[in-house]
Amino acid sequence: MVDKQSPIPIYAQIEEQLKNQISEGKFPPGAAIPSERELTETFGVSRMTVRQSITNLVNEGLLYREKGRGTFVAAPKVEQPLSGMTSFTEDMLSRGMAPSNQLVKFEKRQPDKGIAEQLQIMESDEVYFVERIRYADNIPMAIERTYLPVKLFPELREEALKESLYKYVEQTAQLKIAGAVQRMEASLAKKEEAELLHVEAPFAVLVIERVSRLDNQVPFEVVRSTYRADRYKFTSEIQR
Amino acid sequence: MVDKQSPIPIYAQIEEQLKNQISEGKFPPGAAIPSERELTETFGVSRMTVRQSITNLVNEGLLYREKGRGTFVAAPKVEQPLSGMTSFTEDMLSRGMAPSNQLVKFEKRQPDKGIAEQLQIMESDEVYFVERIRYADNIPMAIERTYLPVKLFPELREEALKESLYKYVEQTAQLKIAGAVQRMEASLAKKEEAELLHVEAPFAVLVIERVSRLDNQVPFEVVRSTYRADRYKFTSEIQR
DNA sequence: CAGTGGTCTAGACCACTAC
DNA sequence: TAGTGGTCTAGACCACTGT
Repeated sequence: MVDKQSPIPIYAQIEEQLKNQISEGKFPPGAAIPSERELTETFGVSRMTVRQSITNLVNEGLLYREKGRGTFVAAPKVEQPLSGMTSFTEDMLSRGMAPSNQLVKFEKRQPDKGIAEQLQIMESDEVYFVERIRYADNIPMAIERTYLPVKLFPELREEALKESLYKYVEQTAQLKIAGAVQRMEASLAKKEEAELLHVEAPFAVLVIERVSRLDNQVPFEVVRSTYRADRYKFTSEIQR
Repeated sequence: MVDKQSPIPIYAQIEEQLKNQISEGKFPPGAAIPSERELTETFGVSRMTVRQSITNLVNEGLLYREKGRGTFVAAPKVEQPLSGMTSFTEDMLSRGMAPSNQLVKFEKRQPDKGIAEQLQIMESDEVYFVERIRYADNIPMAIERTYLPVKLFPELREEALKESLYKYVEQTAQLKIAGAVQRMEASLAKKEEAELLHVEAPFAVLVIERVSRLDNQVPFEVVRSTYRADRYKFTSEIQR
């Protein structure tokens, strides 16, 4: 059942098999899966290993535990939004649309007080300022202004902005993105924003400000985006 | 250092002490905490127990691990939004404002197709429909329409709606809230919405639709809220 | 009562990092 | 080479659930 020589950890193999059995309908929603001690015997591993698999699946929302009763299969989720924090590029691709960019500005500058504070840097430290119009299927979707500390990305080139910035951070700069704090509000488009987005006033826009952190909790970007309300709904999964 | 007789699990006691030492500055951001084997000796417990504590703190974003190097203190977060999924009542309280309600409608009715689908019930199953104007410090903040399956809350009374609904679900109905899928968009207030919110058109509003689930992933509410854009920003923490 | 998940022990080997 | 986190074992006692 499990390959103890495999480079894939045993707990990951067990997760995989449980997932398969659930999606095959062997354990329908609401049904109990075998107890941890039973799984211990089936897979020939120790209980802590089985528990690690189950804990991961519980965290994913696929299973839930009840003390003294057992572990059960959760109901399937109605919809599956992109689980967490995504870049515009990733977001549009997952919606089946073709993302593209128009770079309006790319420069180094001194941050103002607010940006410096959010990035936890000095006002004398430089930041990249990137202004882009974001398109989906060639229709303007959002205006996006990004601030990045130059110190963190000394090698950043204009070409990297044509692809996903997060791809650059993770693959080229080899940094781990942990999460972000996001503020969202509705607003009316300003005159120049309405022009850039090809809409006529009064027009509602969704304004999102995101401060993103690496795994050591150091902020690496501030993004301020202004989305056309008619073309963009923001969907997210939240935990209690 | 730890009380093995205490009803509080040892791993929770260790978490507590590590948190304290970090906030006291004993381990500044970026510094390594003692290795797992050292902590094993300091606390006189086994390594798996220490690991459980550290894993929890890593999930909270307080620490991060690097293979072969050690475990380090993360930078403090700039701001601390309410971590996840909150009710209007909880949300306003955390912002230091006084929430209140005006109940416009409370009735049982047949759900339309969309609501029935989102709640995963039959169209013939009844739902409660609750319409409320939400106030913060006595200023209208949002219009909120909630749909709840009668089956799940056969005992629901009007009084429960004066307090937090989530409090009712968790404390009175004894159910566990796991999470929700949330869709947010900007829009212009409709005429009657503008009146209810005491604003004049054209006025931007933030529309939030939330489908909330219990720990067994069964949906228990659909909430559609319309917030005054000038008085409400939605803040959330997201994970990559 | 027997069975369940929650917690805990005292070891072990591995891959990786730093010196 | 020594130290680190990642994985794993084979047990154990507990509180809680259902009969």
